[in-house]
Amino acid sequence: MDFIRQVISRDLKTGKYGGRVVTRFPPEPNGFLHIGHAKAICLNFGIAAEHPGGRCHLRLDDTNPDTEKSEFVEAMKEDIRWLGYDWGEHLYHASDYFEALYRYALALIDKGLAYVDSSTEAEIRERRGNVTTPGTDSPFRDRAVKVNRDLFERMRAGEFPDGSHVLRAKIDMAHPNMVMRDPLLYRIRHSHHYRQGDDWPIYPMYDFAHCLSDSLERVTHSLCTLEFENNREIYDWLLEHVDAPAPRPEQTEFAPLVLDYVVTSKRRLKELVRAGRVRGWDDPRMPTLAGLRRRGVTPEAIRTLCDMVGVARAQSRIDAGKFEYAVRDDLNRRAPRAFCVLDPLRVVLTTYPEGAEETFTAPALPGGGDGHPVRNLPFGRDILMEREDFAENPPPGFRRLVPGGEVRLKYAYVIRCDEVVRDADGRVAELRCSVDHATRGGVAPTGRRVRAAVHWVAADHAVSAEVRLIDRLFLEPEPPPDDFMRAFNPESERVVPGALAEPGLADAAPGVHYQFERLGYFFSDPVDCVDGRLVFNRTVTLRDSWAARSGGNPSSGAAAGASRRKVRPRETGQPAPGQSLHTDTERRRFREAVSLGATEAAAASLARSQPLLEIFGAARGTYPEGSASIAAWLVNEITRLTGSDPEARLERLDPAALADFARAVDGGVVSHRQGRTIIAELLRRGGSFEEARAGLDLSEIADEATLRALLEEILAEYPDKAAAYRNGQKGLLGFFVGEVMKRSRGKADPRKTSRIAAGMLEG
RNA sequence: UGGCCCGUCGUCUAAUGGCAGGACACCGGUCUUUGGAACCGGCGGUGGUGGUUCGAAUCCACCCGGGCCAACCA
Repeated sequence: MDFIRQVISRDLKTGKYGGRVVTRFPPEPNGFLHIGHAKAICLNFGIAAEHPGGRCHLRLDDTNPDTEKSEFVEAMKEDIRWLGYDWGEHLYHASDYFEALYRYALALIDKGLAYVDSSTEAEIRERRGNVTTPGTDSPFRDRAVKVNRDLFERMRAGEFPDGSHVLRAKIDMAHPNMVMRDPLLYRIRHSHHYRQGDDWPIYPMYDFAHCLSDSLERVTHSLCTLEFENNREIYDWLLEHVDAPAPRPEQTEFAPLVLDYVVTSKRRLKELVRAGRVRGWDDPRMPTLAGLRRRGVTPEAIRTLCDMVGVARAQSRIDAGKFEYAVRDDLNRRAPRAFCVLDPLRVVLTTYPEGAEETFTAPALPGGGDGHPVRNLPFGRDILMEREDFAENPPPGFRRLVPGGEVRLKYAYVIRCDEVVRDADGRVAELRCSVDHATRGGVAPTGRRVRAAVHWVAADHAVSAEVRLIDRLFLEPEPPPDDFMRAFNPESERVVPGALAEPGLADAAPGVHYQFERLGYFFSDPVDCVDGRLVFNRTVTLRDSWAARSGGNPSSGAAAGASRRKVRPRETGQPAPGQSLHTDTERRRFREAVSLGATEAAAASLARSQPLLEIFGAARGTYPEGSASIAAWLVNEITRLTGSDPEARLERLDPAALADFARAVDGGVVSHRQGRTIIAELLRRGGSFEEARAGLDLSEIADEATLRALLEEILAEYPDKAAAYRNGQKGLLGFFVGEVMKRSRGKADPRKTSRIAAGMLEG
């Protein structure tokens, strides 16, 4: 289960949202949905579907009137439905909330938490500072509430021109998170909105509109990609300060889907369309859902890919092979097979009677026996085969037709190449072959071994088709961001105008999948395959270990890969603990801590933290011999607890209690394991060591016979593991100790258990 | 140079202090009327150094590497 689903099941268990699971997919309708969006769609709609009563809203995030269009909205709906998801009645638009949003803004102004800034755009930018230097306050920052309210109402009334004022949150111009430096909430824009018309001269910004839209829709889990991490702080700030109803939605970020050899930024996709490198948003080469659909990629394949990719926070790139696998895996099951010759070479069967004809049948899908659909393959004296399947000077390992050699015309006959006929230019024009009549139906008599079977069509019955060989759009796995066009693959589409296919394809409907045997999966183009014209897009090639070996096919997964290598950090000398301290103060504290008895490793950590250092000093005052131990507990366990347990507070820890605690642990009065329980309690509730110790269940199983019995039981249950341990897999000791810990609910003495277990296993 | 986030086989991802596992890719084999598919097997990993612990991928510290943030875009 991925980390987001874990968060959701935890919330379900604690009842945080009363058992509700509401997600949302919030695209901005200013372009087409692409493969990267598919991950977010599968995640959000997938999660909703997994929970009874779960919902996923489709919300068009239409707060920028200058770029958004209803055509995009319609395309998005179509793409989401095509992917297999349904928002039911939960179709929303951020623009429907404009009135509510406006009221929230007014409320913020009234609380003195928002102001109208009348600076110019350049001034605002200037005063924002940059990542290393703090910003400066706007001269308009301290306008009276009354003035702000008046100005903002007049902004809404349309009294001011574009750019003359903005509404900003009043937070902190020196905030280390740039997003929090008085973010803009509203701007003036006298633009026509595709849904709201000319009702609004002001438009909310993303940060303002997004969290409030989530809240208004009572969304529980607001999932977005990693680049919005910095925005989570303003998301929470706004919901808190407008007193949004609790429980409030919570934003969680995950890594976006990034595919090798693909670009997905809207800017770049738009540029490809604009520059005419592709024929449109739905060009089969495009990574848009519309493009993938037209190319023949199925929704199932995309969903499989998303499953394979998973959901995590680590930045990742998906290699093209994984995408191709998902596509082939689905198409292999469903695509009927057909013969289609891309580059025909004429073959005259000299021993086949002139004018004779017969028809062979072949399975439409592999593995079919009786009762499975078949196709008819007419056969005659003139045959066309793939030029590539013949080689006069075969490279080593070539298994197909060579002069004097044999090949099987799949489902028909084995033929032998007797003569190579050339044209005036010396190019192979025709092969003259003899037919082995004993191999009728393609079945070789026992003992005959014909290595290769090739596809073919009968010259008199072939139908002509246009085949578009789609390849990857870019030549580099990661097109350079500054100049991505440089990596454009000029051969991303190769058109074969005169391919010849088996006659069964003559009336192929648009939008149907085929496997052209030995070539790949193809899809009759849903747009161009009309009026008796046959047009096929190559969805993906077949895996081809021969092409991979001979380096022939750039788009096969086998030939790809091996390009990107992670840069391993250079080995450098490691600084000694005290060496990494940067200020004189820290160095002084380090020396002090060391002189007081802390180890160097612990002292380096103490030196960086004033509060830790203080407690260390105070605690060791009453127990000087325990300095090293006190320092170690502070640096390791206590730092861990204060960082992970929100109830654990360093201030609650009484130095005297810490000293008593350390003395008890060092003296063996309490074990290390018990110590961890006690120290957690001291951080949570404070008090003395004895109080904490008395109030906790610290019972321990240290009785040898009990532990031994427990181990007997486990050893009997896992004889294979015990044997593996004796065979040298010493890491298994941890497994046995772990089992004892589990079964004793953490009460067993691990040190003793470990010793006994080792003894029993060796014995 | 500030803040935040992230480092596990070539790639993606599990292991929530207790057996480093799966998928894709790759290599080999079986089978085969697709150099396909299926099946079987193999290769291969915790960025580094210290520390805490009976036990560390997991906790602590530092180092190294990567990403995001300075639109009146989202």
